Amino acid sequence: MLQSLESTIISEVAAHVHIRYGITLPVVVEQPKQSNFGEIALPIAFQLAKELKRAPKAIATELVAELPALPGVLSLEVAGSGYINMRLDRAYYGTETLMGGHKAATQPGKIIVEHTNINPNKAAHIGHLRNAILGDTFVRMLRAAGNNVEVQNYIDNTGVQVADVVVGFHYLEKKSTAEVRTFAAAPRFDYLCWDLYARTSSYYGDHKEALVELRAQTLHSIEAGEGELAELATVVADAIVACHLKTMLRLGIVYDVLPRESEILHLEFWAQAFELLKERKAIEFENEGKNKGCWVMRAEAFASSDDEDMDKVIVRSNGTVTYVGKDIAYQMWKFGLLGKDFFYKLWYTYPDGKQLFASSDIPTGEIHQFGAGTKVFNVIDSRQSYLQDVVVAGLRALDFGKQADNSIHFSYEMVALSPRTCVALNITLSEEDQKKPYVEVSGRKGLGVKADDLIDKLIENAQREVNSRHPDVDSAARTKAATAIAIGALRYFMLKYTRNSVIAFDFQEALSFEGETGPYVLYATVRARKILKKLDAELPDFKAVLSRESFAKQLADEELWQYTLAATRADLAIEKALAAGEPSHMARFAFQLAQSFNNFYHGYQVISEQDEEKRIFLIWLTDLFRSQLERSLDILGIEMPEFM
RNA sequence: GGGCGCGUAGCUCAGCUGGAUAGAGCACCGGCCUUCUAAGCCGGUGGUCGCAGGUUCGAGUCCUGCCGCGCCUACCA
Repeated sequence: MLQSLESTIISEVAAHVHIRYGITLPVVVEQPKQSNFGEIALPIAFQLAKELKRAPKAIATELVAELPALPGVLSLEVAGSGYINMRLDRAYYGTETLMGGHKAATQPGKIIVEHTNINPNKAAHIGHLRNAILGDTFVRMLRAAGNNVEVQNYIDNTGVQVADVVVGFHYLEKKSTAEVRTFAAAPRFDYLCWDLYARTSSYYGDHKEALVELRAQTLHSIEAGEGELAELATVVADAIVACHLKTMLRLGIVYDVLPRESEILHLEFWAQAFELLKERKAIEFENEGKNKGCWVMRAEAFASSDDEDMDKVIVRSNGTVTYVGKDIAYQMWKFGLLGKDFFYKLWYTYPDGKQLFASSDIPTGEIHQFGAGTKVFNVIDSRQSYLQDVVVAGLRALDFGKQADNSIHFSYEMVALSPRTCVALNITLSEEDQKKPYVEVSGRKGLGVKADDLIDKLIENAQREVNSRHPDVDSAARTKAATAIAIGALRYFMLKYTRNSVIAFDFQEALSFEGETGPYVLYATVRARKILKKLDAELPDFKAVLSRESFAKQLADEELWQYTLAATRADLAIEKALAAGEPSHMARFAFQLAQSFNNFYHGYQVISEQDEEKRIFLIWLTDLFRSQLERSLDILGIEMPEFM
């Protein structure tokens, strides 16, 4: 409601300023610091003061006198040194909100969001959770704003990390493919690989020469997709992907398609991109120097430096392709620039019936419309910005400037471990690490908190609380509620930080259910629902019983007016969070909305209100809060428990 | 050395494209459960927004320099 009102005001004021002063300005509106200043503030006079070289206050006074009547706006006044404060017509505002129902317009084009992208060689950890939750929430925000979004989870099933686990199974543990297959079928195969990967990495440290050679050989056969090692890699990667999908499904995170690196290679996406890159001289072959025998991209293409040391190897001297190389081909496909497409096979059917497809190199006859987006968001942590720059430079070097501009690295800072959490996990820190404010999670070292362990711990926590509060409810229902609360806590925790803030993960903070947390928002929503549920049968048809006059009467109360305003800010919040690219803003809004409702809840007795007209209004307001809270939670991907 | 990011209350963090008296949560102190769920509410303590300059009507926000911290700067991703 507030959003549509504001956009009308913005365009009307802009038009007036243009006619009156011949100046085109981006009109901005603000929320006044104090509620008694009115509902909407215009700092336009300050902007105009620069252009007109006149005092802001004089301009503001002039504008107040001359601005045409604006719908829903009752009065204008000059305040401070040149603010124009607007007071809204409360009865109009209430009635419009009641009639409501304007929907986000469908946006043109297709947005591709790539997130999760966990190497399929070990269990997911808390860093991966941040990626997936951030990506998933951003997707929900985009969709809420009417965008057509496709979610891709890229599977690097032919990379070095998978090769390392294959080396571990085959050479270090001497396991046959059949044996590994048995492990893979057992629960928690991702945990088994977590340990094996850490062990293999530490063997590398001790026996560099021999094992580096084994790694290279293994990688070669995996890339070629032939031989026993390649088969072993498939067994490992497929089973781990299944584990990751399961973990993410616990958080309500699903995907549309899994493009896999093996198909990038086997369907010669890379070969095609490679030819193009060579043809356009985007990459060069090195005949000497430290990169002798490699195909490299010059540093000047993606960095401000032309230092040769910065050149990025795209094809290694042994002929294998780096991740970046394959990613350039993948990025081209995302924009539909490759002139090639994958084949697809059904990979998994979600409990709700949604189908997930994976790329395949075998023709299936099925046609799917994946890829070919107009805008691409790559949710990847900030440590990889260098690689992302190389990929974008690749597009640019191939003359795909527009696509390069629409390739957005949706970056975020890492999740590290707080010193206290390291102690709790019995992690012995090097002297160097002890001095740091936090310790980086490392899959190679096996250092970190596994996603499923954290989720289990959160559920356990919530379960204890639910059990003590509702001993009479049957245990299945209690577990269901505890799970929803735990997941809500986790999603909120990962979202409340802005993207470029490092999260020093701390168990005590993550396990907290009080204050600015997911459970706080859920609690407020459960309370609102409870009131409405108690009234159930006597719930009025608001449109029939709430007149313009009753709105005028009830909203004359300053407090109720402020609550009504607070409850109608959701569209504005979505719009702003999207413009800032900050899911954390959305989380914060949900928290503030919950805070507002909790205040209302404590200040007003809805059910026992004696004045019937006021009672109906209070019920309506409760329902308004409820619907907006539920909507916000839905965008945050947080599911409601039946009770708390 | 170069690139990116960060530095705001005891702790963890917000502060949208510069705007009115710098905000939350946690912790701490004091109140509120026979009233729609106390995972809650109310009140209080707590700040030279790293430092120094600059830009302007106005700077936590923009610019420059310095200090401190982190990440990246692989033929790993």
